[in-house]
Amino acid sequence: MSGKPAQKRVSAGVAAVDDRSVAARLFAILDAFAAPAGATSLTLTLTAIAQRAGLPLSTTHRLVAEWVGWGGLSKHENGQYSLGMKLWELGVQTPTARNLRTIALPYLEDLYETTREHVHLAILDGRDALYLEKLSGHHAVRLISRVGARLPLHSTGVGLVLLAYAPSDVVQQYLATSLQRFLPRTVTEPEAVRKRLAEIRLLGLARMSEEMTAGSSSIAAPIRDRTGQVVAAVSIVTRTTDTIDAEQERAVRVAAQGVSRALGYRRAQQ
Amino acid sequence: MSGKPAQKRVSAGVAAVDDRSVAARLFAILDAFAAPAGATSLTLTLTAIAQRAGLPLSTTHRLVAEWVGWGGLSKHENGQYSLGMKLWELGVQTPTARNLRTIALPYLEDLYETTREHVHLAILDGRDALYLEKLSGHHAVRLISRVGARLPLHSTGVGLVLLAYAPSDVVQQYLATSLQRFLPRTVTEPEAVRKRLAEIRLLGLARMSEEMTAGSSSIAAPIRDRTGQVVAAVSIVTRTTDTIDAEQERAVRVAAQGVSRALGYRRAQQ
DNA sequence: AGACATGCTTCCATCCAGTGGAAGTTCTGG
DNA sequence: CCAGAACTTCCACTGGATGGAAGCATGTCT
Repeated sequence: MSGKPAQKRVSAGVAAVDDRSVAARLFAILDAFAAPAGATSLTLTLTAIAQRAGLPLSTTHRLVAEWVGWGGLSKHENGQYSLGMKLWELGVQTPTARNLRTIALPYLEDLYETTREHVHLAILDGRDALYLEKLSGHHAVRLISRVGARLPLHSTGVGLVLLAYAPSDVVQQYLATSLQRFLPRTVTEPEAVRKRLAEIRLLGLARMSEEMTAGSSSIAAPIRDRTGQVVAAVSIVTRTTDTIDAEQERAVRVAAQGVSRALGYRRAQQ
Repeated sequence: MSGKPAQKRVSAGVAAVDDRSVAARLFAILDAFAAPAGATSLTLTLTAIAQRAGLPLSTTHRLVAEWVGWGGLSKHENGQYSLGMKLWELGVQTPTARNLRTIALPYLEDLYETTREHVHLAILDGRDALYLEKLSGHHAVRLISRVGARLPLHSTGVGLVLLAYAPSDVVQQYLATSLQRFLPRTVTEPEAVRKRLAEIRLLGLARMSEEMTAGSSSIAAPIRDRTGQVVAAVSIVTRTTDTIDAEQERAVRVAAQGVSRALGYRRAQQ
């Protein structure tokens, strides 16, 4: 998630001592496996883990053995390591992910059936849109999104929706840093983004076109919980066309409302 | 996954000392969150974690703080803890789960659309069927299965298929222990199970009826990889009827074959 | 309100578990 | 067959982890 801040404390200007607790070292080892971008999941050799985690080989060896013993990592025949099934098992039990997914999935399936397009479900996590679920058919457009991916808020449909309904200090902070331009049409100018957010709030829907991936557009809508707060966003990603497809927009709205209702939301107005 | 083997070493017959390494203690804390059965995901207080992990409160406090700092656990307003988003993020990157799921999902969706029944995808892990994916509509039968669940091999459709194609020593070991009877129709007698496994291998399909959950039946088929080995199983779970639905069986077969082909399997015979 | 109980957080002297350099072992490939 | 890289094991040293105890913060009973 970050560079390599291998915390070293230089004592008396001679040797550099590693400050990290045992726990931090164990975590650093897992972090070594965090897939960088839209990349395929990693398998690493012991040495590679040691380098990425900034740990001596022997220490790595011992700690990796602990992970393997527990099931957090698994060792393959060829001597490479990868994330283990135990992590998956615990991971899917994470309440936010599990509850939202379980409730939303039937509606996402409906949306997929009626539109035959990529369907995304994402939440706001830190400064990113975190993709909880993704459904796609056999022949859909190639996308960088995948379950577990983190994508920017200003260049994705779900991201903009999440930002539109986020607390103002989050918006403030997000727009304070310079936003990356992925394609010519990516909107990166803070004031322009703010204007868009207002439109999205007004319309209850976001339309994006050619801002992250060439040739694809998206339509996204907010999901609210019992308290009316926006907790997630659904979207479909389609091949770009010049016309606005009212039918698709309706389908996305229906899906978002369905999930919201299932979460206990009873619309106040609108 | 197990009881509570809080490894204590009694030295000189006086105090009991905890043998576990720091890593083992950290893992014990996460294991405290492993959902017991088909239960809803847990949130625990510090004290509860300490008890379940068999650790002193102050130690638990410190180690839990480490987990929270990393994101493996998260602390709620009410002071309760639950599994954190980071675990989910890493968990979904686990190669087996990720690759299989990505490839299989479109076919599972097709299967769901044609049958409108619960669709399951499971792999063999240890002595259990581990459920990787589950699709269900709005009004499907209530089931205990869920993503990440572990269910017995002898009483579920996917389980029986996985067992049918498992190495003989796995079958041997599995049948060596006494099999739990969930309902009157659950087959628990080793020789009867063996006979069933042979039938499944012959037919390339398993039919189960009222053996795990009252009122529900299932049809399951094997998924093979490039090497021809069975690596997973798909199933649909339906309300029990007296007639064999050839259409449904065909749909399950088609789905299983579709995934197998996508995994690189080119059928040798059959 | 007061008192008791329960649960969480902080502190710190003790000591043993974790550390990592180095030596030994296995694997690779020229 | 040997060099070199990658992995595994060993073990003396030491500083980080430990956990009992005391201090806080809530909740709830009379």
